[in-house]
Amino acid sequence: MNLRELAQHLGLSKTTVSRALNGFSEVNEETRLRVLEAARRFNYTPNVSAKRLATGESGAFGVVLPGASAEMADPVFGEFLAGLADGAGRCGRDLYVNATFDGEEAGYLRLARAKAVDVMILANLKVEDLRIRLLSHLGLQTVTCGRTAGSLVYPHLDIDHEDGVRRAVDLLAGLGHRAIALVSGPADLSASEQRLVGWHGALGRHGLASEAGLVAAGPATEGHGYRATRALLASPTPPTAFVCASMFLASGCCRAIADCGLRVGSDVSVIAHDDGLATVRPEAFEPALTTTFSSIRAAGVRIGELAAGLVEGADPAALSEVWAVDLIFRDSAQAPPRR
Amino acid sequence: MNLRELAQHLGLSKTTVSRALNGFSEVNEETRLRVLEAARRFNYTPNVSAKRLATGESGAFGVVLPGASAEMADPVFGEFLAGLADGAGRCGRDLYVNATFDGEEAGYLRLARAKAVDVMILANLKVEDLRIRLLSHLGLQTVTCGRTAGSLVYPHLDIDHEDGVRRAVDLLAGLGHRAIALVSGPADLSASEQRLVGWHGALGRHGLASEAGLVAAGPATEGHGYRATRALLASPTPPTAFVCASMFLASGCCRAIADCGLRVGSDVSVIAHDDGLATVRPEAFEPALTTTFSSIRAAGVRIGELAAGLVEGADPAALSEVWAVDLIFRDSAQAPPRR
DNA sequence: CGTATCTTCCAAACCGGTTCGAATTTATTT
DNA sequence: AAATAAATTCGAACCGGTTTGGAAGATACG
Repeated sequence: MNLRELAQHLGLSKTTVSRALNGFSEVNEETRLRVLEAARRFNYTPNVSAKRLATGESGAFGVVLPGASAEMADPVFGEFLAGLADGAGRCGRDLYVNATFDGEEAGYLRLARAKAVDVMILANLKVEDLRIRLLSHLGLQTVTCGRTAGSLVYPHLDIDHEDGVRRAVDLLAGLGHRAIALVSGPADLSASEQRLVGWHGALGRHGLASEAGLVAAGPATEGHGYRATRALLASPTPPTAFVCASMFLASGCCRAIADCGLRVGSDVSVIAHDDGLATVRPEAFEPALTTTFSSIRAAGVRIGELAAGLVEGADPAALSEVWAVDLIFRDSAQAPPRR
Repeated sequence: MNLRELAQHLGLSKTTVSRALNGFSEVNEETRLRVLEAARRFNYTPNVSAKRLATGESGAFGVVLPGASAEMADPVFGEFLAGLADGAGRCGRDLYVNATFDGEEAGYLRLARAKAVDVMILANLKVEDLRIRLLSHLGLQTVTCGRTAGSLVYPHLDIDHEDGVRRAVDLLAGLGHRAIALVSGPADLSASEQRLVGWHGALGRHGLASEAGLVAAGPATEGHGYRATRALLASPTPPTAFVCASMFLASGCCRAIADCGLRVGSDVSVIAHDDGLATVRPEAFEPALTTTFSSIRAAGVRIGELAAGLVEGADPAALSEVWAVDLIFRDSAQAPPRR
């Protein structure tokens, strides 16, 4: 059932039917009801391809996965995507996911030139993220999850990583810890840089050392968390507390602590950032993990809404948000043992 | 730059240019080269919306995420999706992801009626999966990740869960274990049912008991793995070996074993199914986990290719695959302690 | 009653591709 | 040399919507 057939059934023109369905004012209310009723009865849904061609809008938001890299292997990214799809769905849009095997850049070029999406979504921002420049050069509107320090303005949503780490360090320092390590994600990520800034600042304010030796950046995996923690604990003056950038890092961190014959909480404190994944809950740790919390899924939902706003002509400059994180106190953060 | 402009530049008709680009035989080779060269020079990429409208093909595969449920919260599903996007990309297709908040069924209806996708992809098949019927009723081609026991034929790719569990049990029984528990995912999943069948069969062949009390189905999370294992270990005759359906379940399982003052491997054996997620590696466990392995990402890639084949007219009946799993022996499976 | 203003509807053009049927040119056969 | 076949190319229709520019009829106003 297409528009022409529907119009014929009703004895109306395509124009009138189209307008009735899209809520234009110049159509008789009685006619409109008749049209809506018929559309429902015949299960009429406009062909998206035709609609897109006519309007120039694609009705979808784009996500490009770098083919080689295992970005989606990252469960946090997967969860973000779920939220994004959800948020987009609520605004009547869909997600257009492209995985390019000939380079991420090629993916953006293709989607832009083919006019396949209205807005591009970028996540996992790098400290120096070339993609932003590329997209603005291609004239493609963009919303990012995360933000860079540069002067470029673009719609984004980020969480306050810096403040999260700062508050975690404040808590640990208040408990009496003097050597607080940072087990972080990839160093080239903007979020990692922000954490580092928060860590440096907070330690400085407490008059504590913040040597580079206390920071271990690497992939956000259990394995890296384990190896980094083992290495840090093996130093002559091992840290008594660890701040981890993700639950997976924290998982490895706790395993390393146990392997060294120490107990999380009473011997070594751990605070992790929790993105709210269902598979790895802080309460499931023994002892339960103290966390900084912010739902990555909710962030995805919101970004979908922001992107929809952008399409509908909202002011891009007024479309950014930075979310505060919650510090949730549990048993893995305690005063360091006296000696 | 669109087709008409490109044709004008070349002094050719739209028809010829279109045909040259799409590899039709009835265009002079010299002309074709001229066209291809010009297309490259002007960065011409066909407008996808127009192409879709004209061909009736959408060039995309559909995935519907149940809005309320947290399916993508499942990292395994995320990884599958990454592979799927990859495989689709290699065949020149994209993924169209729809998250419906008014029910999963509505999502399928919408995508089908709007002709938004060429093939629908279904994952996490249920024992009785109504979606297959719905989609075949809607006339939408479908490829599934997983298969049901019923008589319906549809293109699918599945891994041999039954054989995986069977081989795991064989190994454990061979080592001398007499009480082998199964820590499984949601009971309504077809994969869980297959595992159960494999477990029952293998135990029976070894003359061992397979009471319902030795099976714990539930969400595939660390938490369920932990609770289930604790409960099983607390029984009067605790199992000496656990077969886990996922790495997350195994993670909780190992934690529970440690919490009971036992050691994985020497006291209690554990075998898990590994989908190949980068964040949770079996080597990272202490001791390293014995696993049945099959890359869910590779499965996603292949399903993308199968779906492309379906669009190109391959015989649906000949488009199914069941992959064998690898049994990878590591230290978590050992002979039970003598007593 | 003639004219201006609304309201309501429509025919036709357009979005940017694909494809059918026919026309033109070139090669082959008789 | 005429007839036939093959190789190229093109004009026009089509996919299914949206949108522009009127047109017809109803209502209001002077």
